[in-house]
Amino acid sequence: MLEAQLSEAAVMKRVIESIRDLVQNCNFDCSEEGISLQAMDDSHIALVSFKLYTDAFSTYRCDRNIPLGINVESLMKVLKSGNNDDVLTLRADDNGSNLNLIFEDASQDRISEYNLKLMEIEQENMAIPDTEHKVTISMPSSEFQRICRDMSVLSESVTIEVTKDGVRFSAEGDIGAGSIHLKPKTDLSDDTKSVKVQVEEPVKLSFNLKYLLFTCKSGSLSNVVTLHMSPDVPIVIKYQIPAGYVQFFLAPKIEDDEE
Amino acid sequence: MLEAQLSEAAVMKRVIESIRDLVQNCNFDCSEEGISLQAMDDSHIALVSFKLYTDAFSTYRCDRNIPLGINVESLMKVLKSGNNDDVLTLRADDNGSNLNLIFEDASQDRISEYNLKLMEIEQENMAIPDTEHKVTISMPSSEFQRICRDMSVLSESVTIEVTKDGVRFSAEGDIGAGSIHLKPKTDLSDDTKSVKVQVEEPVKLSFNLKYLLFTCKSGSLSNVVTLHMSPDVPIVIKYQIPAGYVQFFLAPKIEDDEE
DNA sequence: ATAGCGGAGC
DNA sequence: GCTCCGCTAT
Repeated sequence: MLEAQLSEAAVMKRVIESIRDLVQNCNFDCSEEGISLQAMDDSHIALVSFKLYTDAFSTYRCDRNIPLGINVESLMKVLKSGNNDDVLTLRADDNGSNLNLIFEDASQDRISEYNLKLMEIEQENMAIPDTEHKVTISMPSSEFQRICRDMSVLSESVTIEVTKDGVRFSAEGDIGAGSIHLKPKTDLSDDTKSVKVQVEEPVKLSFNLKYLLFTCKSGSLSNVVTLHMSPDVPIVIKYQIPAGYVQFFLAPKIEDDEE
Repeated sequence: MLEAQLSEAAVMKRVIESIRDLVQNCNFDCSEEGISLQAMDDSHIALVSFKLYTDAFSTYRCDRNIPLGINVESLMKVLKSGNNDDVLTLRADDNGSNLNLIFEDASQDRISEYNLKLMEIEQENMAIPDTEHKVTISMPSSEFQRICRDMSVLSESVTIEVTKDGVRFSAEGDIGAGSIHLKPKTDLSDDTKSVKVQVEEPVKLSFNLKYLLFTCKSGSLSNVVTLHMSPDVPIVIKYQIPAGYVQFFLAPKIEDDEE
């Protein structure tokens, strides 16, 4: 039996918006710790994961682990019919064949209830490598999105090069080449606007911009994005939210050099 | 001879937008009372009707009854070329072979004149049953539209169930089921946001959502929509405008129960 | 800025 | 007839 209440339906809406481009069907793993998801996208380029700890909910109860096999598009459709500031209650019984979603507006004059059919989904077992990374960057998520968008005008991939001097994003294509260099900076009035760069060892990797842009949709979840990188391993792109996070692992392109 | 002037072309534009999905060719009946229309859609599921009383016009003159046989799509094309706040003058002589439309902007620096060819249309005689209905609901038209849209994600039809407790919209389909319960409420600061439910006897009927959504386009005409329902007869969906209205009659689906 | 609606192309 | 793209409205 799962019963979890979010005081703002918007949270779930944004989490699902964040993953819908990458995941079609996936188990939402409910446990006494909270609700989490891990999934590879179809092309196995990206791994998506999120976690909502119990504190993310205004009430939370889950007696035993239940995997909810969800079609993300269907869930999104249902979530769209709730208002952002509705209270959202999720309910599922132990057999996990249905997910019940109840939206209540503040005045309770309108109650919408949906029942989403669930499916059996083979649990892919994914070990997320808990690597120490060579570089860690944090920056405004809007700025990261803007950079990816700008680079995508030029090419399908972007090279991210991190040194103590900062981060360089560069792309090259038919119409020309571009690069954006970001220096570390601290914004004293609003730390979410800071650009922080920790470098143990310089790293230079290239990524597919389409996927990078998918991950940028999570910007609605947090003003800050954190990037972790090490040579030859997937980048970790993480958006922290109150009592939870959404993160992506995106494999680098093989050739490090320009192609 | 008809000569009728609307101080805002937007009124006619919205009325025609309201009916265009359902009516292709139809007589606009001009009389000394005003201009009205009644038409069944091709599939005979819906009946559309509007009335613009003489007071809806800044000037109005119509010596004798003239049916103007109009192709709604063509009229819409012409109306689109006028600005919303233009003054619109409609003219037709007694033989009713042409409709003259003149758009003048406030400054009169731009005058557009169109001449629409009319057609002979067999007058279908439709008696609109002037039933007393068992339930009457009024609610914000935007909310009604929103509910219909949300339900249309789930199914092609929606069941509307009215009791003293309020109105329940429900739909069921492949991805799951949903229901929205609306309690009567009075918004003291803005009565157009109120939900009013008068129930003489509970009513439960199902309707095709595609048609329901067509009728929702009239929301641009009025912030409030009124629904009248009785068992086994068409629902009446009515949008009141100053000195007129647009309304729809939509036959219920035969089976009342879930299928 | 986002979502719905309408029009155009395949 | 269906899908995609662009425009308009909220």
